[in-house]
Amino acid sequence: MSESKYREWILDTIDSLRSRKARPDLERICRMVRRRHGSDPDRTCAELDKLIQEQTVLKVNYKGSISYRNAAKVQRRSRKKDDTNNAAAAAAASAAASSSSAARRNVAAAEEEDASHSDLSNGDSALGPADQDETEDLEADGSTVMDTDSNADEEGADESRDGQDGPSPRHTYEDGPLGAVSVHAFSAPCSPMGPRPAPSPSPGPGPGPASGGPDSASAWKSGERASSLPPSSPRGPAHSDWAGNASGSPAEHQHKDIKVKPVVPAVATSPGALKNCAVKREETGRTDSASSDQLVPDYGANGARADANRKVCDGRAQTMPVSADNGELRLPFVSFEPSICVKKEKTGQNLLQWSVADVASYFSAAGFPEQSMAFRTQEIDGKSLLLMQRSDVLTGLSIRLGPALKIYERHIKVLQRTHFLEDEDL
DNA sequence: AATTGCGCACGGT
DNA sequence: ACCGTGCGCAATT
Repeated sequence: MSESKYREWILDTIDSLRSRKARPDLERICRMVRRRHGSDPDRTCAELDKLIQEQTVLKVNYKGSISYRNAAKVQRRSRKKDDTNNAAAAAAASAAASSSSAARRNVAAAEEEDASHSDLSNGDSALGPADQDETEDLEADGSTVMDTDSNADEEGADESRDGQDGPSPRHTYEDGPLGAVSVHAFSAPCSPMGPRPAPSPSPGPGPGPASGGPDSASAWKSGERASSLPPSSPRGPAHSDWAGNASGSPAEHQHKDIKVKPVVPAVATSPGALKNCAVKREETGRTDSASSDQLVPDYGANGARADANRKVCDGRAQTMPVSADNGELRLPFVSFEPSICVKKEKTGQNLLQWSVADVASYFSAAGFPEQSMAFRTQEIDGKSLLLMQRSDVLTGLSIRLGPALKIYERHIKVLQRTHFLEDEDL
């Protein structure tokens, strides 16, 4: 409970700062939350961290400093006509579908309390986050990507993603655009809450902000355990790819840099058991296309599990995030990850152990941050997930039909099937 | 002193 | 041209 309260406070604060035209950075957020609600900055920080992991809040590096965005208000930046069409089409489709099929109410219900914002409606408001790229190495793992589009909801993006199913998963990042970048830039920027009166988060905060340097980015968050975590995953080389990329062009570092790194948390699998399969990320090219903010990686509290997510699974796993492939639309977050796999191997067993937060994080990481809130609201944990039927997903969560169908067909069904198959084996 | 309001420059679409 | 962002500074509390 308190969590939702914090979510509201934080989101509200971010919105408030934005409307005031002040950068929603850690310091201001913590200060405002404390002022308005008396919350301890450290706690706010920790909660913010969680929100970032579940992608309710996006952490981006904009103009050289860290900013936070209300994910629900951000959407893909590119929406030009092209996009519009897609969106419209998607919307229409969903509408049609809903009406025809049984779930018409979904549409209406689509937004929840917060959702109201705008997602679709104002549509353009945000461009915030977008792509990824990165710099930091260590923690890179978390990213899977896509969130953006997903959260966008329209899923126009999805469409493109669908393509992936087929034969052309590879995305090219045509991004190329800018050159993007500067990368390391941010390491500096993030200053934890230093300024604020929060002297000691608690025990030994050792993490110090910039301790290592490498992960300084993550360091921002002080206190809590998380920050100190090493990047858990060992994929050193991997990100070096992008890093290389980025670093390669130091060109202009004036200040605007661009790139975003999706922070997707590791949520994909549940806490304990999964291990990563082979981690392979292909070369990543990051896509930085456009906008200027970049997501900054970080995982806080749960960071530990970060590694789990991307793995290429042996079998088929399902992929989802892909990005826009061939060029059609470039979404903000294009992922380089070809796919996320739902981990299959141990999923089954773990599923029973997933908490409500695990479920929400999973869907958030799978590209449905907004919808993940519905799972949280309905308190769906792993066991409940196994019991969910198609109709429950389509009509019981009050989420739009389009995402609901994808969530059910590509994730829930797969998870359930995997779980039960394994059960049989046993 | 801390907040809030907002003009304006920037950079992406 | 339009839009989101956020710096920098004035006004307000």
